[in-house]
Amino acid sequence: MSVQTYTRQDCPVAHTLSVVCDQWTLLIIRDVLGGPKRFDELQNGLGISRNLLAQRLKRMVEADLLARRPIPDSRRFTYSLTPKALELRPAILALAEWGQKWRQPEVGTQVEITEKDTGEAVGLRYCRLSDGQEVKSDAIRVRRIRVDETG
Amino acid sequence: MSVQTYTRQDCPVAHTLSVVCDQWTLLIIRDVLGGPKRFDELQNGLGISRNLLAQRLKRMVEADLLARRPIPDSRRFTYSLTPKALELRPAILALAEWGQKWRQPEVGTQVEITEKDTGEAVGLRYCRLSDGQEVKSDAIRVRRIRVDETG
DNA sequence: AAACTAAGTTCATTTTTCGAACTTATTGAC
DNA sequence: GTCAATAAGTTCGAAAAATGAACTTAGTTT
Repeated sequence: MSVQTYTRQDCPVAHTLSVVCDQWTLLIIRDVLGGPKRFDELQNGLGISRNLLAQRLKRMVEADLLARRPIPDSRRFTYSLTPKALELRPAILALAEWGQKWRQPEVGTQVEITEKDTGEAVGLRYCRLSDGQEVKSDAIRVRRIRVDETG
Repeated sequence: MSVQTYTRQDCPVAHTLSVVCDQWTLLIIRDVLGGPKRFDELQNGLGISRNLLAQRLKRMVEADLLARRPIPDSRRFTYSLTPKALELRPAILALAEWGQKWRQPEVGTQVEITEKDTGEAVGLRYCRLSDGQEVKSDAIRVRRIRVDETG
């Protein structure tokens, strides 16, 4: 099944997966979250083959996930995240939290989220939107609803 | 690059992606979040080819993401989520939130998270772990740290 | 002038995925 | 009791995607 088929599924998760269509895309975003990167930096960091990386980067620029900017007075380029891609950070951190918890053994590089001002530990949790207070995961209900445009 | 190579990356995100190694895996979990499912239910709902579904289910059972249980007095089976897979729900909801926001046009099936008791709207946000209060995304800092086992 | 770098591209090989048909055992309909 | 349908896969050939290595092109450094 192709990217097109996912899109047809009418599910926001499937839609996201049709854009972020493979692992490389998420790993590229993860790397670029740390600041703009050049082609070879990404290639070395990820170990992806060059032709695939080129294809992915092109796709991601077209999908408005990455911005490709020339470095002045050179024929180099940097890739940086668009606001659209930046908003995938919660999803990536959710994957990181899970990986951290279920990796055996629990050593290696860990991702730590803190509050800038106080340095206090922060995590991704369910929050009541009205007052920003955490709601435990067993106290939430998830529903799928159909929204139609009525002109 | 294969699953093995991801694992070598020493990054919790890469680790998660090495377990949840393709889109089908996440879509299967999404479907089973709605309750236990049988083989054909999954196949019809997803549109995945049967051989791939069989392979994925086997892999997911081995990875302790799914439990395969026989339905008494029949040769049918249900697949249900293990606690390990259930904890991917935040990641899936983060993907859903993103898909909802960036899908054009913004119609179709939407995912709505509410508080069971009050019905109030809930979302995935950054929370201070000490008091469960929301922290805005531009007030957080993400760091990668190396954790070593010292015996 | 020779070697190096950066950002890709090309190409042959291997791996996956796809879709359709087939299997095997059980249940339901006539 | 036989015939068709269902459920849960398996098998197989064709198509698509990923891999790794070598090649390109233009500018830069030694």
